[in-house]
Amino acid sequence: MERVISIPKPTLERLPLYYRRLLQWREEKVSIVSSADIGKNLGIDSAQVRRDLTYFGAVGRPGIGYKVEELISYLGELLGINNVNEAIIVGVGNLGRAICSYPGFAPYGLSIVAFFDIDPQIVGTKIRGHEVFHVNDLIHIVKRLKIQIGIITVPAREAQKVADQMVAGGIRAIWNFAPTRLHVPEEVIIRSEDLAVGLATLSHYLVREDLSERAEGLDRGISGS
Amino acid sequence: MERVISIPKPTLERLPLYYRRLLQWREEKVSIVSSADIGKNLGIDSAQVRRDLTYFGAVGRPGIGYKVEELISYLGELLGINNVNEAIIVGVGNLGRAICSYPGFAPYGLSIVAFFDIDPQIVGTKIRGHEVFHVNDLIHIVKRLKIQIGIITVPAREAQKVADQMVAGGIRAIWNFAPTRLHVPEEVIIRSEDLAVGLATLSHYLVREDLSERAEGLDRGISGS
DNA sequence: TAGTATTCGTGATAATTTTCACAAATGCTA
DNA sequence: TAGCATTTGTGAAAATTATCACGAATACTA
Ligand SMILES: NC(=O)c1ccc[n+]([C@@H]2O[C@H](COP(=O)([O-])OP(=O)(O)OC[C@H]3O[C@@H](n4cnc5c(N)ncnc54)[C@H](O)[C@@H]3O)[C@@H](O)[C@H]2O)c1
Ligand SMILES: NC(=O)c1ccc[n+]([C@@H]2O[C@H](COP(=O)([O-])OP(=O)(O)OC[C@H]3O[C@@H](n4cnc5c(N)ncnc54)[C@H](O)[C@@H]3O)[C@@H](O)[C@H]2O)c1
Repeated sequence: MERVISIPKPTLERLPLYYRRLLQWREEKVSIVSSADIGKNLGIDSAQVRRDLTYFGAVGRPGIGYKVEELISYLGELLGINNVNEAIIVGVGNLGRAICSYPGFAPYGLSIVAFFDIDPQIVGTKIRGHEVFHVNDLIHIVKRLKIQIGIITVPAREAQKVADQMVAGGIRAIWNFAPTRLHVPEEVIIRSEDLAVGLATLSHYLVREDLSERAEGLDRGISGS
Repeated sequence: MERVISIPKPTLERLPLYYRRLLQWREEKVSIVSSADIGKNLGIDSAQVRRDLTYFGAVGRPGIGYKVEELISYLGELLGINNVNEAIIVGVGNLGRAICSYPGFAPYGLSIVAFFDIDPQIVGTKIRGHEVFHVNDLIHIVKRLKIQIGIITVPAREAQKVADQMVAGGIRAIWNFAPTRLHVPEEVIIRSEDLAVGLATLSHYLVREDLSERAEGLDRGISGS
């Protein structure tokens, strides 16, 4: 249980932020950045940045910094986003449609290749040129296409049922937006996004007039300045 | 800088989860729960739950547990969601509309009372019976209504501009969905939701066939089982 | 070439968060 | 009332994460 050096969870949450900023720098033809540059840009301590980057192959040069291109490549590899990750989405409602139409996930390797719903009004319509299938066909299609990632954007009470179907189809990772805890076999990975958490913490900090103490976290956190 | 006992950040992220589950229990007429009940339901260690609950007034009774009603009340107070928090949203595109139409934030006190966009095709249309205003009117309206919370769902390159306007209007807390770092005065609270982080961590765990080691975090985390 | 200014990598330390484990409180039963 | 089963609250220990601080590596300049 202590065999391989794994990446600390907080680090793992920062890496995608580095990745995004690095893509920008590449656009801007910046080829070298220092840990201080990265840190200043993202509000993260530079020592933290260096530490984070040592958890995988990244090597910088003293006095110089890190090669943008190299970091992008390493990060892409580590995050599994150099190659395209095909996914399906279940629940083409308000949130589901927003996610489907969002181009911002493409740089992270996401490609949604099939869409499912249960509403007869929605099944059969087209999203980005693709037909929306009935959720009853989910298992079959997922198996045939060997999809590994499933996105759940159905109401909470339906989420477990959908997760079960995904698992039955062989899906290995679930990105869940329904505010409920899902039970899946141990080998299936779940990431739940719970936006209400963000809202509640925001409102908490607001209610404490007590401004003297506010957290500083950046990525997920609350911050002034 | 160490004056008041403040709530640890990880705890603060768990409290909304407790809150949601407690609302459910109340629905189901459950009046008492133990830390073990809460923990089992949310995949959190029961000692952790107890510890979390001690950070604010919550008091349980040995041998019995905690009163659901009481916890809800305490949590609602602490999270600032007992009273309604009025907010505005800027950017009524795909994500903005999804958020506006979502009823799931109401239990967390959110009430979106004004909608803004810049697109002439969108300005003047109605959302839930309310007219969408032009973003130029933002400062004025925010001041008049004394709004404290602003939600940003515009493209990243526009986000800073919008944030500046919010600040100028007197907004004290910003819930930001644009994938960019915002710079605001120190007294303004920012919470950024970055969905790409979730996607990237999911894909990272997927790429490590190395299943032997996966994290266990629940709320924001990755978990099997 | 020597001197200067950067910036990395990292051991050591500090701070934070989680988990353990147990005394004390409570209710139930006989 | 005594004994038993629960469950809380919390010190103390463990684990994790962040920060400090400095030697070594590198480029640049004169
Ligand atoms: N909209 C938001 O801003 C928001 C924010 C946070 C969380 N969420 C969560 O995301 C999920 C979706 O939210 P939404 O606003 O898009 O809801 P929605 O009602 O607009 O969409 C849900 C869609 O799922 C479909 N559906 C229902 N049961 C299904 C099933 N068994 N199989 C397949 N499809 C099914 C419905 O037909 C509908 O199209 C919910 O769990 C919600 O709590 C939404
Ligand atoms: N859609 C998603 O699933 C998703 C996921 C994660 C993050 N985001 C982020 O959320 C934001 C919105 O995404 P979206 O998909 O809704 O985009 P969108 O293009 O559908 O909507 C953006 C809206 O903002 C409006 N707008 C642009 N500039 C404005 C300004 N200066 N003032 C007021 N309104 C303005 C546009 O007219 C449009 O209606 C983006 O920053 C995006 O990166 C979206």
